[in-house]
Order: sequence, then structure tokens, then C-alpha cells
Amino acid sequence: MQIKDIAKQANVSPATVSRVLHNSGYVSKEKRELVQKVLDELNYVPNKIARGLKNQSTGMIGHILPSPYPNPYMARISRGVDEEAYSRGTQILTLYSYSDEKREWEFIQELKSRMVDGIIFTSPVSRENVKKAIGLGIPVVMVERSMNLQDVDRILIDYVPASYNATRKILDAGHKDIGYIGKQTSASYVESQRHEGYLQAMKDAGIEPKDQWIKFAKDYDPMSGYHLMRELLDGEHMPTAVFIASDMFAVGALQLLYERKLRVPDDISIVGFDNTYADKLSPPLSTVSIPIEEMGRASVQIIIDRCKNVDAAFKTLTMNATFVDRGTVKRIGI
Amino acid sequence: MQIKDIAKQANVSPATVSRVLHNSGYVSKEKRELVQKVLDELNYVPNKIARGLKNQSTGMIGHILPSPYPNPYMARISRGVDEEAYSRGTQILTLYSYSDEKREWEFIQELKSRMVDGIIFTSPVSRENVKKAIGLGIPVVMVERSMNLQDVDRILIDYVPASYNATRKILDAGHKDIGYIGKQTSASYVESQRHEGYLQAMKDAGIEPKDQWIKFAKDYDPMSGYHLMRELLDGEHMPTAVFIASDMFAVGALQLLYERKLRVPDDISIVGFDNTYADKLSPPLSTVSIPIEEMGRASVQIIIDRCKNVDAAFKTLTMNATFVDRGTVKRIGI
DNA sequence: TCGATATGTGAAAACGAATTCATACAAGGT
DNA sequence: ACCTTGTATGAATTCGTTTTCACATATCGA
Repeated sequence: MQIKDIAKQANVSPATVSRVLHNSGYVSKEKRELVQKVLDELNYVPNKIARGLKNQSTGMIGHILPSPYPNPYMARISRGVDEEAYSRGTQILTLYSYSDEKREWEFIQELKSRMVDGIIFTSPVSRENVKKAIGLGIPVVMVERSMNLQDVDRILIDYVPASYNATRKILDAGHKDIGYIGKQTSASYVESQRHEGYLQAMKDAGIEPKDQWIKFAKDYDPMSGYHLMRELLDGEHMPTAVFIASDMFAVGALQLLYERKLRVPDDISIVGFDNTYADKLSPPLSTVSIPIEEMGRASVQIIIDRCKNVDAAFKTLTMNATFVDRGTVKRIGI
Repeated sequence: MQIKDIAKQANVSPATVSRVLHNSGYVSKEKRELVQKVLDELNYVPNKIARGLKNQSTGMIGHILPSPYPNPYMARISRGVDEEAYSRGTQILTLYSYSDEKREWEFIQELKSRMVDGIIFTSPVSRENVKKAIGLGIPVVMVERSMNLQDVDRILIDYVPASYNATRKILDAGHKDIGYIGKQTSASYVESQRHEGYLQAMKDAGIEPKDQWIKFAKDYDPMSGYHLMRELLDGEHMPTAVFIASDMFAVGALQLLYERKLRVPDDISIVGFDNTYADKLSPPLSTVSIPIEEMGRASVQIIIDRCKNVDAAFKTLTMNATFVDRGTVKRIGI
């Protein structure tokens, strides 16, 4: 079923059918109605491949992200991106890089080959890759990574105040000995800012956080949370509260606490980060909630805007996290 | 950078370049090498849109699934599908139906329009939609849904023995009062078979399961697990063990147990299902593990085979689940 | 020496849709 | 009567590939 068939059926030229389809040019009322009728009757669905070739634009957007599992963070970004794309009538070609630089580059070429209108990079691996994508003339938006690139659109979370506030909540409840579990800060601004906010809050409260309270993991494996929590508990001066800078670590940390029969928050106070697993843990944790789906949606909007106007000024959209209180910080005597 | 440019640079015709690209037809050794050199130098990447139009095949496969969040089950299927696709050099166009029938149909048309080579339906919503997709001449494979359709390739899990075995493990540990929490059985074979296996095992052990031990939820919301577990605990005869037919429910169930300060397995034994959340809970649950990624991978293989040979006999691939013991079933006196 | 057959090459025609161009006939102003 | 301008339509070209077809030339057997 193609334009030619419709044209034949309606006794007009393909050009006229195309004009009806796009509501463009001059078409007499009678023909327009006739063509429309045939279109409906034969349930014509345009061939987007042919259309894409002709228009040099496919109405598809590439999305490169690490993987939707096991980190629900990525699944939620993907959901946000998809929802917005759907309501905008565009499609997303999703590719999982597994944080592999070579694969990421292959995907960029693949997307170029498929003539996508733009690429959304969620936590891209390599600065070079992003630059090469731009060099290929593809509009690009970066989510959750800064990379010191100025000529790109970006969506970031301001983690310093988010982390600061969360730590503040713990401090306000009377805690002084507050541990920290997070991914090593060299990874990206995500990790360093989360750490930074904690340090800042402690400092402002006049507390010098002891080195043995601060534990770094190499990856986002829940088991790292388990082991690091054990180190905290078995250290010579056990903290009364722990700020866990990713729900992924909280998963493992709570497993250890369960083993040790330590109750939250009676025996130890815990605050998570991300609000991905926090609501599914026992007990559901107070945590810092990030507008993850929102970021995904925004990224689609931005990329669509960028496609419309390639020369517009580059934007950095900064979003805020909010604290979700589920009562896992115990108020202790002052 | 297109074939024409390469041809000009190498002083040959586009046809010759194409022949080098596909290693087909006759090309002299000298020209082949020259063209290859130019190809490499200019880093030629073929335009798959043009290629797709010409070949009437895009090398893309559509994947329609409910959503990767909050149910990690779908995220893992997606991962398996993606991995296999990547190693096979094909791409997946992933679309989330949110189990909405109308949307699912829109997506089928969209995929037709984009000339995908096939469609993978993970938990499709509507039998009619699948049939319409087939009617459109698109190869189809169904994952995790039977729908009484014989002329389709399918991948299923045999849940009856899986469920039977899990229940058996609990029985073998000496339990007689075993509760069941699952989604209502009218949903699909997934739910009814899981329930069936439980009933069978109980019956074979000579136990008539009491109605008040069997609790059904309307959806896969963790909170349903919370509420149903409460009903079980507050019932007049509390079971000593509960077989929870989805980790999603186990999430909520464990939260209630935590509130009530009941320890697993000391105070109550629990077995989950799916092995999606089970390893992330406190405590990590014994559960029935499903080869989810495996199913995703298999679906890609099947759809690729089907594309190669449209007339081959239809297959139903049945995979097995396995019991993962994490010690959450307490051995009780006989 | 004359077909066959193998080898090598490019021009041209698809694939399905969008768009430019050419052509046509009105109605309106001068 | 003639030139605009507005309306209406279809033929032909284009998008970047692949593939068929036609046309070479070389090699081999009889």
C-alpha cells in the first residue's frame, strides 16, 4: 500500500495524494475529499524509510545509555525519554553502551547511518565520543555528565545542595557521627558533588568528619554497600547515622544490618540517595529524590528544539533534587 | 560522504564501490584494493536508510514491551534482547506499550512504517494486535504469552514444575501451613501456572490449602504484597511459610514483616519468584530464578531465523526455571 | 579462427515519498 | 484584447543504495 496505489485508486497523481497528506499546495475540494476517503479506506500508512531518505530526516532520536539493569536509574531515564518522545510523535532508538567506549562509538556511527535527528547521551563514557558525534553534525544533548564541554546542551542535577540538605537533616536530628558511603569521587561530577555537599554540611556544623567514616566504592554494586557498611560498623568508632550516596549501596548496607540484627532507625539512622530502591527496601528509606523521568523528558524536548534551530545558544538545564522523609533518621538527645 | 564520493575519488563507478563493499561480482584486484583504501581513508559509513529502502529490509527489529520500570523483569528482557542483537549486528527499536492496547497497535503500524524485519512482543496486551501484525506480513515472536495462537513463534517458561518444586522445598522443610501470594490467575498463563504448581504440590503432599491462605493481587504493585501479607498474618490461622509468586510482592511483604519485627526465616519462611528483587531484599530471598536474559536472547535468534525462512514451522521454545536457595525457609520439627 | 566462457566495468533503473517545474485554465484589472 | 494573479494538476527529479543489464576484453578448447 503506497502513494502510487492511492493515486491510481483515486484517479489522481501521486503528487496530489502527497499534497493531501501534508495539507500543502493547491488541491480542489472534491479531489481532497476523494483522496482522503481512499486514504482512509485503504488504511494507508506512509513508509517512513522512503520519507526519511527524501527528507534527510527520520523523526528518530538515538538514546545511548549504560543499561537499564541492574540500576533502575537508567530504566527510569529511559522511561522519561520514551514518554516524552511518544507524546511528541517521535521514536527513540535505544542503545546500551554498558559504559564501553568502543561500543559507544560504534553506536554513534550506527545512529549516523540511520540518519537520526539527534542523540541523547545519558552518562556518556567518553568526552571524545561526544565531540565526534557533534563533529558528525548530529545535534546532541548530554544527561548527567558535564565533561567540560561548552558547546553542547546539558541536563544536570545540582547535587551539592541536595547532598548538603540531606546531611543537614541528619545533623538537625542531633547526629554528629555521620558516616558516608559513596562511589569514588573521581568518577564524575555526580559523585564528587554528592561527597562535596556532605563535607560542606559537616563543616558548617563545625564537625570534622573522620576519615574512617567516609567509604568509597569502585562501582555501583550493592555488595560494595554491604562491605563498606561492615567496615563502618566494625570500625573503632561506629557512626550513629550513615548517609549513603546511592540507593544501590543502601541495598547491600541494609542486608548487612539485617544480618547483624540492627534496626533502622532505632539502632542506626540511614539516608539513601536517588529514590530508586529506597521505597522498596525494608524499611523504606528516607532518601534524596531526583526527578529522573523529568530529566529524560526534558532531554527529548531539548533535542527537538535543537533540531529545529541548530544555531540557538547552548543550554544547561539544572534540576533540583528533593529530600523524601520516610522516617529513617532517629532524633537523638542533644 | 557517500558512495558517489568514494567512486569519484577512486575513479570508478558507484557500482564497483558497491561490489567492493559487498564482496560480490567481479572486481579486479587493483581496483578492489584502491577502493578499499579510499573507503578506509574517508571513513565511509553506509546510509542504512537508503540501503533499507532499496533492500526492503532495514536490519532493525522492533521490540514492544510494557515498560522497563518499575518491574526489573522487563529491564532484563530488554537487556537480553539488546545483547543478542548487538552480537548479531542488528538494532532494536524498543517501544513501551505500558500494556495499553491502543498504543500497542500504533506501535505495530509505526514499526511497519519503519520497515522492521520483525517484531518481538514481550507480554503483548492483545491477541488481536499480534494477529494484525502477522497480517501485515511482519515476522513475529511472542515472549511470555501464549494466547492460544498456533501460527507464531513463542518463548515460554514452564511454570507448573517451577512452582511445584518451590512449594515442594517448603514442604520438605516440614511446613504444612503454606500461604500463597500472587497475581490473579485470570491474567495469563504466567499467573495461572504459578498458582497451579503450588496447588499441585500441596495436593500431592496431602494438604488441602485453606482458602484464606491464598491471596490474589490485581496488579504487580509491591504495596499489594504488603497488604496481602498483612491479611495473612492477621488471619485466624497464620501460615508458617509463604510462597510469594512474584518478587514484586515480596518487596512489600518484607516491609510489613520488618514493621512487625518478624524475622525471616526465624519467625516466618518466605520464598519469592522471578529472582529480580530477591537478591536485593533484606534478607535476600530464596526464589525461583527465571532465565530472563536468556529468553530475550532467544527471541532475537528466533526472529532472525524466521526472517531468513518465513515458511519454516513455528516453534515454541520452553525454558525452565530453577530454584535458588538463599536459606529463607526454616526447617521445622516433624 | 570461431565460438564459448570467465572476467571486468559502468550506465541506468529501481526502492517510496516529497518537491520542483511546467502547464493549464480561470477571474480580475487595465 | 492582454497581462497578472490565483488555483489546480501531473510529469519528472531527487534522496543514497543495490542490482540488473549491456558491453567490453581476455582466455580456452576445438
